[in-house]
Amino acid sequence: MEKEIEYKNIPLFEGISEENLTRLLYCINSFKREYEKGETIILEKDKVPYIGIVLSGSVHMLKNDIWGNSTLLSYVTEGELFGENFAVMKIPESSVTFQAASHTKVLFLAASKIIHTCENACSFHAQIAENMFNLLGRKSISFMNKIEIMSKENIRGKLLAYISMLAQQQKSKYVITPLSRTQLAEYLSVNRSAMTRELSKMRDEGIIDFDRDTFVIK
Amino acid sequence: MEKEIEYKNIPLFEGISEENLTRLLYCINSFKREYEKGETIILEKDKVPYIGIVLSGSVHMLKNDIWGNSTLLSYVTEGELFGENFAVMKIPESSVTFQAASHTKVLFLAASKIIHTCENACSFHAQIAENMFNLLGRKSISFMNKIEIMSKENIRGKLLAYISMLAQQQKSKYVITPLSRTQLAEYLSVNRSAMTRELSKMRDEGIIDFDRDTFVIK
DNA sequence: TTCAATCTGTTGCAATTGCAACACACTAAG
DNA sequence: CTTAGTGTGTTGCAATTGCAACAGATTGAA
Repeated sequence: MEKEIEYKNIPLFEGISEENLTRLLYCINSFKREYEKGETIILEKDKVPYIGIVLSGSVHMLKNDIWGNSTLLSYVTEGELFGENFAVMKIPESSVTFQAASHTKVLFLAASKIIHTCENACSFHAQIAENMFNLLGRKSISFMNKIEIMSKENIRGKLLAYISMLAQQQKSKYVITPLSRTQLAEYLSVNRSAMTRELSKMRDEGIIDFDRDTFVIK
Repeated sequence: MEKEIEYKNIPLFEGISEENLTRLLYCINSFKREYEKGETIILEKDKVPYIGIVLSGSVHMLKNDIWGNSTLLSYVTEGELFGENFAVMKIPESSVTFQAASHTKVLFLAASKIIHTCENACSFHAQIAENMFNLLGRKSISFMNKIEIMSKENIRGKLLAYISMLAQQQKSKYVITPLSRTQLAEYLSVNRSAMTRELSKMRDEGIIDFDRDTFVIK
């Protein structure tokens, strides 16, 4: 759990040889930091000239409104990026809060070094830019998936859409959610007790089965 | 209404001189097409190696599920891009349908020419790549905004969040929505009649006022 | 203009959801 | 081990929403 992902397995670095990667990390000002569970990584309104890569643990993207309601917009796990949507903007200011969901290690890279062509004309710069385009597209698509889940007319529809999405990602009937019940309710924007009520009802009707964080659609 | 946006006002082309733009459009295989209201531009599962730029009219991004329910995921208007999230992927396949919401003119550009460095080493290639990064970030953020709107606990909250978002975009108290009532209900994923009921109630309570497609929060 | 098709607002009723309160797990710190 | 704090499942009740049916308004084509 505490083990970091190997750099060669990070999607942003795909297609870059290990020797070049060492040079790259030097060329792109990069640094590492660790966060405790619950610690804030980036606060709403913060300037974010850096792209974060989760080396271990996971990061939650949260939005708090004026009335104190908190929403879990999305979450990222090992190897994935966060803050990149803001970092690639002209004025890189975050409109959300990023928080460590567990003990988390993060590698930060200066976004400007990826967006702008390198003065040294590193051969691998083109590769990382291309990977970055890919990942920005992928991130948008994952947001679209969440919109699709939330667009379901009732709690049952949302749960089924969420579990189906996980099944597709995990390529298995048996899926594991990284979210607690309370967090899942916050993620789907439904009342927690109404959600557990619906889960029980769906199990009684034989539509799904679950044990703790593992779900199956039958 | 039928007039096309000028190329120099398209965000993707920002910072590129008009002479260079002519060369660019030649370098990047580009072509124009027109669509009738309601016509499908890109169907789910279609390959989309092209980025679309709306020159006039507007485009709706739709998702249809197995049971025939349709959701309006997002919409883009003059000068904005669509399909770019899929086009920048390694396997550029759309997971949604794009449809002309009115009579619409579209300029298509080959995404590969933007993502990969140009063989001719056009000086303005770096500029368009940078603009593309910006716009991909912006698109992600607009999806996050929609998630935030949909995360509101009831119809009233969703409507207020939507109108507030428009007010921020249009920098005015008086906002105009490009969506019909039926479309707005589909966009917010709520029942149409329940939505008009809530709108009336909010007007009665003096919270908002509206006339046709114009809204004010009081 | 005329007419059909679609959009819009309204309302009563049924279903779903949120709320609040509670008991019982589980977790982490002392 | 003990204990406080937090997460989870349950339930009755109230509020919100969806559904269906309808009438009037609006739109677009002939």
